[in-house]
Amino acid sequence: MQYWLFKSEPNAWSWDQQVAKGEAGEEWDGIRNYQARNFMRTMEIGDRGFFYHSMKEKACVGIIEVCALIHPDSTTDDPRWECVDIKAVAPLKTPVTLEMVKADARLADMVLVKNSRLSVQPVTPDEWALICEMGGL
DNA sequence: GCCAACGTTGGC
DNA sequence: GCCAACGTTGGC
Repeated sequence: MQYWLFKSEPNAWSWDQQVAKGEAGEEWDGIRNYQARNFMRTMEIGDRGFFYHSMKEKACVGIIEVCALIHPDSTTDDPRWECVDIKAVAPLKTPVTLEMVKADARLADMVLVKNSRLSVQPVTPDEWALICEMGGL
């Protein structure tokens, strides 16, 4: 069981849209980055991740679960690009902002801080527990 | 809206 | 195989 962070610009795909998909979940499509794709290849059913809103909001807003293994990205014919499906599990009671993450020395090594451009990234169990706590879960 | 950081592309 | 040019992302 691994933990992840999925980043999305709310204008393109928001937490509310993800929640609206319910149990069926939705493809995490549109990833055009090898590093991000390679992480998705290692994901397993039941892995959990934070749903992060980039740009204006810059905060983790909810928790998702991987509900389909890596498969071709239906939004392109290019066989290089694949994706998993994720479904919303629960919102964070309090969104955990990038500011809060940066303010906590224990989270200074998060990929979110070190490589802000990576749209799918791993989260350590310690980071996971801390952010859940900060988020009121 | 700007710009730094990063990844990808393509010419050599 | 290197590296310059370019495009994109995302924080500020």
